[in-house]
Amino acid sequence: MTKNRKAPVPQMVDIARLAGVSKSTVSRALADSPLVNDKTKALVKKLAIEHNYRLNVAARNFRLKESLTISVLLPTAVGADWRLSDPFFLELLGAIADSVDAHGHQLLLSRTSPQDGNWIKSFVEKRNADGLILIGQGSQHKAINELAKNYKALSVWGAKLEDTMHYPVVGTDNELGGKRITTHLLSQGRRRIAFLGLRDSPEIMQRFAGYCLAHNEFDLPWHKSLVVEDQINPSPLQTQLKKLLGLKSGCDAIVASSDVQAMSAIQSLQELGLSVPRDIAVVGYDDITLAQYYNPALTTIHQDRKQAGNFLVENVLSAINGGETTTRTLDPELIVRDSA
Amino acid sequence: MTKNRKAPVPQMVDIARLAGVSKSTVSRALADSPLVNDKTKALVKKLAIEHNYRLNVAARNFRLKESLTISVLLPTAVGADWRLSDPFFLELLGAIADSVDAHGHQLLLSRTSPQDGNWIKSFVEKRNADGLILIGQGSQHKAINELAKNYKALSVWGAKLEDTMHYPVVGTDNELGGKRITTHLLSQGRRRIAFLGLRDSPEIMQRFAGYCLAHNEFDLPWHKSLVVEDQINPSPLQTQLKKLLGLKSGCDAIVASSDVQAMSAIQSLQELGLSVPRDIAVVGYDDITLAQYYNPALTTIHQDRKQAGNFLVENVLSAINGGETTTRTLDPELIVRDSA
DNA sequence: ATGAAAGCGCTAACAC
DNA sequence: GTGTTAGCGCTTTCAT
Repeated sequence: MTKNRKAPVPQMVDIARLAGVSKSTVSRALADSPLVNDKTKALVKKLAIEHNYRLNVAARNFRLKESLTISVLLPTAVGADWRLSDPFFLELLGAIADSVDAHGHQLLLSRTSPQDGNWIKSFVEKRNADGLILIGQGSQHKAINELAKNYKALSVWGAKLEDTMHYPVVGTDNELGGKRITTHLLSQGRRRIAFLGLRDSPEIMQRFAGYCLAHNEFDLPWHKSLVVEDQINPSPLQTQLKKLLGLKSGCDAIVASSDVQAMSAIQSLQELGLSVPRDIAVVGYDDITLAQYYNPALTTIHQDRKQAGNFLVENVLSAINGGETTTRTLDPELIVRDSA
Repeated sequence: MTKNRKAPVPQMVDIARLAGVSKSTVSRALADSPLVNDKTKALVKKLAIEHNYRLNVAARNFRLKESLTISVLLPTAVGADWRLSDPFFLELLGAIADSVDAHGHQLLLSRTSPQDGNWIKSFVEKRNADGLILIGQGSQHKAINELAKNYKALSVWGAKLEDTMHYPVVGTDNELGGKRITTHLLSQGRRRIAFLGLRDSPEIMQRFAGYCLAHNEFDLPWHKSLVVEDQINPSPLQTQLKKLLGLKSGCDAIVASSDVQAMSAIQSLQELGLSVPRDIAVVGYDDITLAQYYNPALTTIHQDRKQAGNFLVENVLSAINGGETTTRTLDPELIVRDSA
């Protein structure tokens, strides 16, 4: 590209000269300050457009010490390199992106290992965003909570914990979700219900609590042998499932901790020659878009991402402005389809 | 951290004072400039860490007129509000994020309507990123090409076009992909193969060309009545499929333009009482992670997102530095599973 | 090898 | 209402 000896990109001072006013007036006019005479304002704006003037955002941000940018930290899938953690997180990301955009901000995307509490902190300290949204607490509640004491512009998708929380959380009522879906299975006569995915995430723990609660309400015991700690990785899953099915009293239903896990389980079961839901019912969690297209269509718990995205963004933005912040618990809607 | 009534966050000048040197030396030391004495460098670094100094990135970016940030524009799904277009794009986004990160840059995420050529331009002019990655050309090749004449830091996922291209593209060989998958169906004896999704995207057009090519090689005609322009929206799909099946010679296979579309089609077919692949074979495109978990597991074309992500990022970064840029055509690997 | 000084382009007191 | 002026925190000549 050839270099012009003139200003390739006009600055405020250029517009000021053209309009016969000062830089400040241009700045004010462009920011729609009520201080400026309407006539001058109109003139300045016209000139700015005519000369294709663009505000130097970097300069503005530097001067104002704000970036109009929100960081979103997405957990990496266990083990693998992204591998698309899970469509649910990405659908949630989409909702967040829309909301951030609607509020006139930008979205900086980063990934992080779910373990890495320190990384979050060092990330914050770079302060190249005005606020931070964490998608999932993972096992990092303590670290996050500690950070939150000094850093307020924080908003987290995840579970509300008993512990004193220094940060606001948005999430569905996991206990209720776990209970609803288990109740659904129990009331269909399922009695040997396996619970998949007791990882160290608080969300799953709460769903498990709901699973127990449902059993209690039916005056039925739950069985430790039916509780399986699992990774998304399919080969161990297949093994685990075989173990479940090999139990003396067998297993007639499975509560998975995500739709992806449910799909993976269903496929394994079918490979083992079992029919879902006839031989064994399987329920998911999340209600990702693909859940309805699955075969059999997945019975699952819907997590409202649009609402979640809005709440998450409202929380950071409010915190950035020194305002209040609200922990929100969304309704875990049971979606009954064909898999259970 | 020492309690200071002064600046809560230390600046270069503070470190300079502590080290008994000047701002410039601190700046140089922290940037590992060979100009500074190793001893001073070590001292400065030590002090910086001790006092928890963080470079003010905004100031640096402003001064250097660079942001170390890459923008990624993701197309919004047709009609709906994101609805997470398609897991494939998000898996690709993940790969890009990893690569951007590996190169020490940040990733600014935005969405855009596939139609909106002007928006891309105005986005660029805000210049709050050093470069731009477009995920998909949509119908905007002309607009992009025009933009690319003046704006070099551009990298696009999509299709290589016959037209003179002013921007580098990374994508799989769509024609070959379309041909491979059609050939696979033909060599299995399928003769009435429908093609779904003739939207205005060049990628799909090229796959369609491959579809025709395959028929030619088998000395078979393809039928206009079997070419269906479709949206992802399920209800029209169902209608379209009925129409296909109602054709006097019927239809025994479907080439979908994405895995999501394939899944949606399979479900509709099953609702209509048809068995896949027995009655009708269905192939997808993309090989999203969920494709293998689907029932039946999807036969599809694999698009290597990791490679794609790397190439895309290498291209922008190179362009930013005034270097060369390479259009890359990836191999569309046929993955044979159970759906065809 | 180090320091002094000049801005990068903008906004916001503070004058008038 | 509008202009003047003083920086924001950093990098980088240019001098020493």
